[in-house]
Amino acid sequence: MGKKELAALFSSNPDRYYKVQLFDKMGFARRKCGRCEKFFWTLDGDRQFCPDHENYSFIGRPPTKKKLDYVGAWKETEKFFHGNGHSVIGRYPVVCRWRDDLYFTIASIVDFQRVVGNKVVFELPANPLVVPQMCLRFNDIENVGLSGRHYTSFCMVGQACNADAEGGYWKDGCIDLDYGMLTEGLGISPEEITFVEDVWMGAGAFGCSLEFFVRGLELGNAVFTEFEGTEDDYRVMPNKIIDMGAGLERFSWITMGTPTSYDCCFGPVIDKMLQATGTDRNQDILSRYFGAVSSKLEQAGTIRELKSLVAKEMRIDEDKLAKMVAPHEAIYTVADHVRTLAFAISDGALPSNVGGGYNLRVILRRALSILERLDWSGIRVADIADMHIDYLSQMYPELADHRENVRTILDLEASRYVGSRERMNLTAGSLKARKKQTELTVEDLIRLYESDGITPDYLLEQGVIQAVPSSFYTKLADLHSASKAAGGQTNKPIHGLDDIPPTELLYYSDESIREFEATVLAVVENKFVVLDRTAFYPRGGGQEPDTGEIDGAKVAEVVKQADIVIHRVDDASGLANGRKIRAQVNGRRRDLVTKHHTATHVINSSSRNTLGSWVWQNSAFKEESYGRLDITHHSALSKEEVQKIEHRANSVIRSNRPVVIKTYDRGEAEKKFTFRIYQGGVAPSNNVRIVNIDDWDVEACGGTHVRNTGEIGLVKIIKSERIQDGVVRLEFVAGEAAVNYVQQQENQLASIAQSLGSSREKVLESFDRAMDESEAAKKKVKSMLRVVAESMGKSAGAQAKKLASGLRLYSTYDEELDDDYHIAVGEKAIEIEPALVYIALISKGQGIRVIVFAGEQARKKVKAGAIAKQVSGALGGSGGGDDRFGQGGGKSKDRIKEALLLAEEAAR
RNA sequence: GGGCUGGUAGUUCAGCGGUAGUAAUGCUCGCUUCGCAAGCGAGAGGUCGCGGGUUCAAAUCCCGCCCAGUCCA
Repeated sequence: MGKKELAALFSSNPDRYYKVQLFDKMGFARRKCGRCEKFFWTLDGDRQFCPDHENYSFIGRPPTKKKLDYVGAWKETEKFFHGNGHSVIGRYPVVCRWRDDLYFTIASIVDFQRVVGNKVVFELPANPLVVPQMCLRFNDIENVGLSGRHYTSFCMVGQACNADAEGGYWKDGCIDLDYGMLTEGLGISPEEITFVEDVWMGAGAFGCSLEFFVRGLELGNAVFTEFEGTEDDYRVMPNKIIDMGAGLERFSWITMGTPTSYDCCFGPVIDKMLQATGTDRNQDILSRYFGAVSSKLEQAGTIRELKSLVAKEMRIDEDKLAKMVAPHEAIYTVADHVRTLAFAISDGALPSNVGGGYNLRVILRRALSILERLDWSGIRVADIADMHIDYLSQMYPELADHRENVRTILDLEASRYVGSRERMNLTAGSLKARKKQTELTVEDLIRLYESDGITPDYLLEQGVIQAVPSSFYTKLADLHSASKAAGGQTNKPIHGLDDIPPTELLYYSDESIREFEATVLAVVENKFVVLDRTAFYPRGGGQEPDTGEIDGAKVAEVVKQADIVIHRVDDASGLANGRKIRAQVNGRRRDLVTKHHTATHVINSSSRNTLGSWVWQNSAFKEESYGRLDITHHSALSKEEVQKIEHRANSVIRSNRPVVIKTYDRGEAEKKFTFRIYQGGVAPSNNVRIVNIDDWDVEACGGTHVRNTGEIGLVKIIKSERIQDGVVRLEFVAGEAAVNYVQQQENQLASIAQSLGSSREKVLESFDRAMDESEAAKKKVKSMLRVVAESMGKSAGAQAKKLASGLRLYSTYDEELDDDYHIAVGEKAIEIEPALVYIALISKGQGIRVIVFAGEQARKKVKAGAIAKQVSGALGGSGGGDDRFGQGGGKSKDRIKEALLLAEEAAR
């Protein structure tokens, strides 16, 4: 059963699914839309169609007396819901840290969804509640700024409650409130409101919903999440969820009736940008144009088609109209994109070419190219972000805290854009310069687009090509539909452990346990051992597992499968089922791994404090000999930055702060410590183990940790590298491993010093001198060779054997001098004596190298390349070259004599 | 995350199995010129991104990695 069938099913029983008390009380009548056959509820007796087929009649004549700007609309909403018993919750980050399957928060309900196993569960921090949730969506980018209502980020007013818990309400209560919000809150009269029947399907849950419209504009959608399971096999949820989402942008717009919703939702930003760019606001034409565009988008398909349609309707020349609206569209688009970036960067995201960061780079570059195209390059995106933050901090005060970070990242990315732009121009310029020689093929154009981001439109604009080939876009599309990603792999589970109770985890109850007694519960394949309790830490959270012994059997690997810890031993034949055993954990290893783990947390916060709030843990790994921490950061680290991070980390270690581990209810932990606890990823359970380094770092973590930071002793960052765009890897050593590392470095330095015949203090000086000397020696050899080649060439000519053919042959085997020498001498020799054939066999490494030169006269009879090939063949190799110069070689050193004889033979 | 392109003199690049390039530009020196712009001549400048492999021989071919760029999700 699909969405359509489900809708039909729900609508076939409206009393059960859709009719709420309000409809009866107020006399809303149910009608079937004359066009799309959807059902809707209205007080308007004349209404024939559902609002989907209606123009935006509020533009220019809003249905309210109140005029609410964006922040004003939220204040009104907040007041209404707070007055009606709702807790007002602060927005969640737009970067969705609490779900692995989403980069960004795409709807208000996402705030309260947690994935446990493969099921989505709802967790509300209050009941009922309302939240002004900023949401990011990148699926309609091309309409943003043009349609009047599309955004890459928007505020979804989320009204949510658990219907079956204390304080909860169900459909009647929800629609009463939403009706109240529209009428009392915004001041819309009841007969303006239409409710449309719909269904909503999400991850493993679904229900019916009522969308509400005013003058053609959808203001919100109240979803009644009632069933869980699939459409074909479902049951009523024990905790039904109300999920009403309404666009704050639309609340404001309906009261303002501006040509576009952008005009009323960006505070003073639009006006300031109009002013800064010197753009006129032709209120009348713009109102008519955008009014038509925003309400007709769905009927016309694309914006382009729509534009010509509207132009015709307005009886304005299409080009003239386009020219008039272009700067406004540009301002709207840029304002939108920069607002999205301000939120995303504030919440710790970075533009990059991987993951969600790519979307951010795309919109930033889009904004920059728009500014450039309209010759507004003087306007800095960082300044626009500032304006947004000034306005929005009335509603989202946390934005102001990140103002500097936002500016830093935007400026950095803008300068990167300028760089790549320059390259583009350069490439286009050089193409233009040589275009006469060859026409660019479609393949060339695709390569330029794919690898350099140079669009054919840009090349057209630059006059490099005369037209964009029609096959360009189809070929491009083919190319992309062809590539498809492969699936990931999972560890194969160990079977035969079905009825075993969860293992008691001694490494959590007391991390100091290194020896313990336990009972064997199962042995599988003579190597996998399960105990009733264990102090062995299993592989997880980037922490390597413990090793040790169970009754003498060596433990090589420890893993966790669901609630059971499985020890892999080399030979489990002594460990019968039910047997009591004694086990020892390798304490030295555990201590070092533990120190590296706590050090990871220390360095993570140290990096964030040093570099900026965008720093998050991307991944981490810790073992006995070292630890590795990947952080999100925009650039490679300088030596100074690394040292600063190291200094701070060590000062935290020296101050010996307590590390407190406590388990919290997940919601409580999120509330108390914010989402920064999810550095290592999302916690998969309802209880989270919080590792709290006093006044420094708080993370949800399942690993083992020291009790006080002082136990780490010392941390030394040994390497920092940029492993991909937006991710920097730090490798470090801690505790004893750090001491070992320092000693190793010292030994190395000492032996370098010794080799140089210097002391450790003067090793650099000595090294520089040695390098200079070797450089000078190389130069000397080169210049001497030039001098020597002349005389050696002459003497080679003089020594050469006279052959019957009139040619002269010089052949030699040389173990001392190298090929450079013989090339130089040979070249000279044939210059001096044109009848000469110069053959040198040179010992080189494992084999022999063959150099053959033939003088101008000699060339008439013999070919150097052929001789080289022949001689090399005798040496078990091969060779080649031209008539003048040939080279080759072989590996049979024992056949030098034969080769020399053959050489003489060949030269005859 | 996937694809593509590139990495050779200070810079921009050519070379794409056989001695690193009469390359452009910049640099140094000299000459021409009242001076400038410019011209002429000479010279210096290179671990061909790193590591493996194939080969007698790798900047060049193959594999892996790194860096930069770029497009797509």
